[in-house]
Amino acid sequence: MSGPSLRARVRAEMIEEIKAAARKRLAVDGPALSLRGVARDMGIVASALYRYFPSRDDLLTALLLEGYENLGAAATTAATARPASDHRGRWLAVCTAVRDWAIAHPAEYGLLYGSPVPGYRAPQDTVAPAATVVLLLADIATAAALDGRLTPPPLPSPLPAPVRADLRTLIEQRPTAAPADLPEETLDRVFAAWTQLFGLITFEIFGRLEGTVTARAEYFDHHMNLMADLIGLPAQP
Amino acid sequence: MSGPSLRARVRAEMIEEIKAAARKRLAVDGPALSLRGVARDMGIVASALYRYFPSRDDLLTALLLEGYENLGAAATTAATARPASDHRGRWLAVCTAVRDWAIAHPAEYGLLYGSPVPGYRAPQDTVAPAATVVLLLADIATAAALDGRLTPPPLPSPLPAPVRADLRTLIEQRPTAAPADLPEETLDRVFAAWTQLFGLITFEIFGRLEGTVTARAEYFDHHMNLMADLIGLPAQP
DNA sequence: TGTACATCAGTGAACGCGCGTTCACTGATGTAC
DNA sequence: TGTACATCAGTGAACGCGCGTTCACTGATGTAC
Repeated sequence: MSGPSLRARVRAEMIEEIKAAARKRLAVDGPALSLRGVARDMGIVASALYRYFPSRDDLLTALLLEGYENLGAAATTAATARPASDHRGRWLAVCTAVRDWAIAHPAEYGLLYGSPVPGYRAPQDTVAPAATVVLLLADIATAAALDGRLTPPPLPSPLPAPVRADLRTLIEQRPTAAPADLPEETLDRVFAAWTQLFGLITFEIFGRLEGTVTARAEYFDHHMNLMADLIGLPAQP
Repeated sequence: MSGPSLRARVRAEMIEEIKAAARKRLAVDGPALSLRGVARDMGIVASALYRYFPSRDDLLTALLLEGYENLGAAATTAATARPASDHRGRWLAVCTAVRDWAIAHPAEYGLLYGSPVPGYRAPQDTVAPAATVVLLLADIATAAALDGRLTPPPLPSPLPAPVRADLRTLIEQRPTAAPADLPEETLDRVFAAWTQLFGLITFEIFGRLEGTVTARAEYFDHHMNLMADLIGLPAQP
């Protein structure tokens, strides 16, 4: 059992330490993250960071990627902690996990879901991990449909044809389930819920609820339930 | 008819020119707006700006305030351009006006609704103008209720007591109408729609819809209709 | 097991840059008599 | 109407600062024989 050499392991640890320090710095600098600040916090000279990251943008990219991964992992863990038959429970667990993560890591949340960093273009690798949460929500709705337990309320506005076409394309690209199991109408409402989820969290994290809503957790929970009602998830047992 | 002196008028024009140049700069620098950049674009020396704004933060505050005012004015104008009896028409007009403004001024939108600027604290004056849009939406719902034309669909999730209390407080603070005209349930759904409105626009402006939804305008319109259904606004004549 | 060499982490000085803000100044424009 | 003075817009140099990145370096740690 040779495994990675000592040097390689020390190096990997150092990379983790740098990312951890950078995540802390994010709270001070915002997305205008300063390499020298990170180095200062670590008691290291700024140029030493170049042994680990070729440039500031690469460090930012690593944080971005890891942020999506951590958030996705938190959501996935929360979902699978509940029985597969408890569709609404899973739904609420995912929503709550996202909110909890955002509250625990507000600066990182801002990096992921706030204004794009000026002069920084996110590479393609960030697209897939960014989709984890909405895919989870769609899977929960699909599972409920497969159980025959999805009863969405009728609403007067039908799907416009171009929107239906977009949704159809997305459904066909899905790897996990057969297209017939997820009607366009359901995915459409899942998207509405996804927007509501991140819209509400963004309002809360960025302080736009200040002075209006004080019962934040109850408010959030209630609105996530409202969206679950809209999708037609069964009430909790 | 003396009016403001020539000097005062020239001065006021100059302030407008600076704000216009700063708004353009916002697109390049993001919220890390640079005074020297603004001055450069104007063909002026940076220190000259101090005749008009005591500091960079004051310029930012002016832009923030004006942004809220312009957005609110666009929404108000759109609403009043339609007959007061066409509740859903007014509703959709407000939503569309907000989206159009955001698309036309993405950098300003980012300043208003994106991540908070690090190290900058918005003064109290920005609270009132920031509320214009949600108040408009609430007024439209109230008007429909007064006409006896509000028929919200029944949804299983009731209002939790602390949420109801928060909403009650807000309703009682409202200057425009009697509290009885706006039930808590309705305001709650107006808030959901408000979150949906800005959540969706934020997704679109910040590029989070890239590669998924292509029929942006139809998608937006459809989802604003969905929220209007949820509130119970009558279908358009 | 011991020696010779290669690898690589971290240092410290330096680069060129842009930033917000201050200050003494020069002219031009206004005001008072 | 003309002169004397006050006001104020804009200049340009300077301040102290922090930034990302480069580069030659020094030691320590690893590898090959």
